[in-house]
Amino acid sequence: MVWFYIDQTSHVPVYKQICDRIKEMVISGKIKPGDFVPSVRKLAKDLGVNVNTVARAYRELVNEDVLQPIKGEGYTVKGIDEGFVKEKLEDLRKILTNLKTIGLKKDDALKILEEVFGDDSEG
Amino acid sequence: MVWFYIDQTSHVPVYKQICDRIKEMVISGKIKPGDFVPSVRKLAKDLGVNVNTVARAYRELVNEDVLQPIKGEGYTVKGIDEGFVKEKLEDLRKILTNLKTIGLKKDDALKILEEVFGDDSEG
Amino acid sequence: MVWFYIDQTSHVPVYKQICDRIKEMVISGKIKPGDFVPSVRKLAKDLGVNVNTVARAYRELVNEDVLQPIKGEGYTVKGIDEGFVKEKLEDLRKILTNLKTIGLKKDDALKILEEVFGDDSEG
Amino acid sequence: MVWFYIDQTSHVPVYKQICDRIKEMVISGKIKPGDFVPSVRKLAKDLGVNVNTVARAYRELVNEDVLQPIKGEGYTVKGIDEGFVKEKLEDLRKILTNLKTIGLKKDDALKILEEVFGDDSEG
DNA sequence: GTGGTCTAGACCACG
DNA sequence: GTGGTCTAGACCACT
Repeated sequence: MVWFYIDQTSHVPVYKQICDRIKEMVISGKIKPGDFVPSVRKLAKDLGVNVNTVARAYRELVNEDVLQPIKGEGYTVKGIDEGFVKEKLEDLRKILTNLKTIGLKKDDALKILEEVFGDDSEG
Repeated sequence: MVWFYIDQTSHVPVYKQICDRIKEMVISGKIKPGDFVPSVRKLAKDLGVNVNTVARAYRELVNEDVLQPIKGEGYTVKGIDEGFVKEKLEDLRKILTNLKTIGLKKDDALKILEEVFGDDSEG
Repeated sequence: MVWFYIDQTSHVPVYKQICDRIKEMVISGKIKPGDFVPSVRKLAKDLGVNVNTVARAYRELVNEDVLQPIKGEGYTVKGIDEGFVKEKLEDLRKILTNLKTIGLKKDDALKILEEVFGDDSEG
Repeated sequence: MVWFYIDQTSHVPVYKQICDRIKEMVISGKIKPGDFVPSVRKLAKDLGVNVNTVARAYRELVNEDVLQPIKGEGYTVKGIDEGFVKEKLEDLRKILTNLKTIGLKKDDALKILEEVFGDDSEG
């Protein structure tokens, strides 16, 4: 099973992309506290990146209390990073502001929003 | 006059930030074809970055036909990068999709959109 | 192994000479798609130029789809620059026209051509 | 009357292009010893380059004994630079060798030579 | 003054 | 080890 993909051309470091994807899966509930994340070697192989890169991502996630290392077994999910969603919302605000300054109309943004979220009246 | 600011903490390279800001100003009409952009040395001083960094940014903009170098005089605006807005719209779509997967509701996104664009009924 | 030499007295910038030599090797088949070119640091050392100069040359070759960067591994050959040979033929035409205007006779040019190409009847 | 054109995009400095064109005209006999070359200001205007650039070219030509400055009148042709044709022939040899290494066939080179020189059997 | 190139040396991300 | 970016400072060509 491949969990997600990495954009090798992005300016965002690969280890950070991995951190973000893992955090997203925790927040969205795809993986829950106590669950094991894939082993460093397996994820590295699945993503086609170096083992050290995954190891570094996991290390950072341990530092942020998202993962918990279990000696000899692997890493389990510990909790979620509370600041993550806020960061992402800030990113959204930034890019919208940016698009406004380059002349994007509100309707154009709304159109894309509808495309992504569909007509969920529950939204 | 300071044209814009650089985020030194960003993962986006400084030279690329400069490219993006210049393109934005061209697209938004703040600078028009034929106008001179600030000299490499002046912009470097204003932004607090190295001359070479600005030079590299301008060089890339020349490659993309956004700027036109005039020896001994400076750089003038040549045209706009047609792909730029499309790229930005793709970025918006990506982050919205991303936010959706981590559980953001449509209304939350709409709220931010309203905050940024206000109630422009013309939008 | 030294791949080629740089003419430090030439008006052609060093980075451009490097681009040209690499393109020549690709077109002549000395290096083939998939092959690794020497690392930035190694080539810089071999040629006696600065690392940044080689890096710039390789960057331009990436822009022209001649090289492909692989992070942490090096650069591989991607393809050839179709316009390169045409440019070179134009250069030939220019210098011949030039020599004609300063009074060079056809036979003189033919003589040099023979010296370079020998009597390859296959030519 | 415009004497010749300057390639602003070339890596060859403008002042050197001017020197070369003047030398060509002397060698080809278009201007003869004793003739006046255009004034610095006029040539600068005709070529669309800076006065200083033409002044520098003329200065170099005086150094090489091609031009003779006449106080208050201008510059006259003094003689020709004997090494010039040899240089140009070397350039031809270089580019031919280069084209051979990248796989150009003798016939391709011959074809261009014919195009430039025509069928001058006198050549 | 302008841009264009180059050097020496540094730090980061990645394998 | 690899490439990617950046700095500080230099020299050249040109207006």
